[in-house]
Amino acid sequence: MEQLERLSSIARRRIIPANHYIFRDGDEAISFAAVNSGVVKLIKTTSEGERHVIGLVYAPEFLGHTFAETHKFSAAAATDVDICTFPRQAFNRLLLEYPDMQRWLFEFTVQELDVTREWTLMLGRKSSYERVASLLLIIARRTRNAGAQPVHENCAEFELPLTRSELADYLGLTLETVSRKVSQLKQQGLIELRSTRDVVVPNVELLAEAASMYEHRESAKAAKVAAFPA
Amino acid sequence: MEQLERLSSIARRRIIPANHYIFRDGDEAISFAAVNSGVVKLIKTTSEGERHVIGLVYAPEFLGHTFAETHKFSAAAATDVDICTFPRQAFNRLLLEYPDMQRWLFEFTVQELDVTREWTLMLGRKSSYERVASLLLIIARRTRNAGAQPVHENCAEFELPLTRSELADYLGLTLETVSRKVSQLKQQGLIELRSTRDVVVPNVELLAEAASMYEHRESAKAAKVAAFPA
DNA sequence: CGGGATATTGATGCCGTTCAAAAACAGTGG
DNA sequence: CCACTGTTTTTGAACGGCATCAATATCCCG
Repeated sequence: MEQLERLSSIARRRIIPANHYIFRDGDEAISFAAVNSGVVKLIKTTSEGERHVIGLVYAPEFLGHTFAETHKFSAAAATDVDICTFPRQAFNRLLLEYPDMQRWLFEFTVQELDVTREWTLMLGRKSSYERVASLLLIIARRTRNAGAQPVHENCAEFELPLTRSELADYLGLTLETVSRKVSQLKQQGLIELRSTRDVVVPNVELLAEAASMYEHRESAKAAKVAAFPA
Repeated sequence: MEQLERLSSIARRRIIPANHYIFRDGDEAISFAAVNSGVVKLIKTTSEGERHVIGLVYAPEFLGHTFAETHKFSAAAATDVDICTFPRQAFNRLLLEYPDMQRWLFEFTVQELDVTREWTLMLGRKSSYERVASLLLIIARRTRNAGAQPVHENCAEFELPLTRSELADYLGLTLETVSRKVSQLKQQGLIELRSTRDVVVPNVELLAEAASMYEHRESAKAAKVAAFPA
């Protein structure tokens, strides 16, 4: 349809090799990009100059800081990446012309907000073991969405797009702890390692349990939030 | 102007006493609400039935899960609250009519996403002491925005809208730890307590330092994110 | 003034960090 | 193909911060 034609007319396709930046914190914003294949890591540079992984974007997902003049974080290719970028100005003009598109993008952003809130919640509360399991689970699922594997299968195999150090950073742990917990998951049979980066999950259900189970600090710990019926 | 008239024509003003719910997780969405005065706490109910504080909304900020059919979290009045709610259907119709409004709301949501990401980053990395300091600092600043105090003053006073237990929950700590850290901040002169809920910050700058300082795990610990120039 | 919720403070233990060293891996050049 | 070097990962031992359990103190409101 018309919108898609207009969209593709301003799109610029780029192939970006692994470990190269797509854009950097503070760059003039490119507005928006669609990831066709590969995995992108989002990196935030704090005021002290440290770099921290704050997110992953899998194909066929989207990427970008709509409306902002400059990017608030960096994006780098975790694997070789194939993306379409849309120049900010032209893209914003399109959005004004097609409210449907803007609305769609809006809903997408709201969803992203939900996911981020969920992640925050989990970082604040789960043990290191559960966190590592959770991240592996999420990556497993998103890899499946990206194609390749049948979704209904109860097993999965994927390549980790991050180093142990980056995993640790993403999870708010140290790389040693991540390594230990991965080993622990392996020895409990919840995962297998073909190589350090190549993970096999024989039973996704079991991993999902490990991701949130463990009494640790359950219902007993939930803050009693005083509030009456509305 | 026209838009504002239309807006206020569908608005419903409500006064909600402290500790009453405004809406609950799963309720049919009210779409959007503007907080005129008071503080609202956002509460997420996890699958296991625990309630966790995930955010605060100060006047004159906004609140809502635009476009969603049902709310993904609950909102409760932390203090007496005066809000205007906008019924979802009517509000969404207005958004379609006035793209400017939708865009404005969009930008607002994007900003919220940024704030949430920032918060996540901080929860993953800061010590309990820094976290408590950070939260007090944020509350101090937002209270000032809410009116009352002059912004340029380097001191602040405010009432905590949350119990220690809720503070702890928000920060991913226990209420005992929060209590200890508050005491510690007090004995270091960074804050004073008129009562347990009434906080005075004699020097906001100093508190800000406490909120992010402390060698703990600084630059040395930042994951080395391998990435070449774009 | 009394009683229930909220907050402070103390003692102990565990999980994750820290420091350190060895092992696995990847790339390079002979 | 293999020795050589730098990087990533694993594993070990000791320390420390935060959680946990428990007791006391303070606040709030009828």
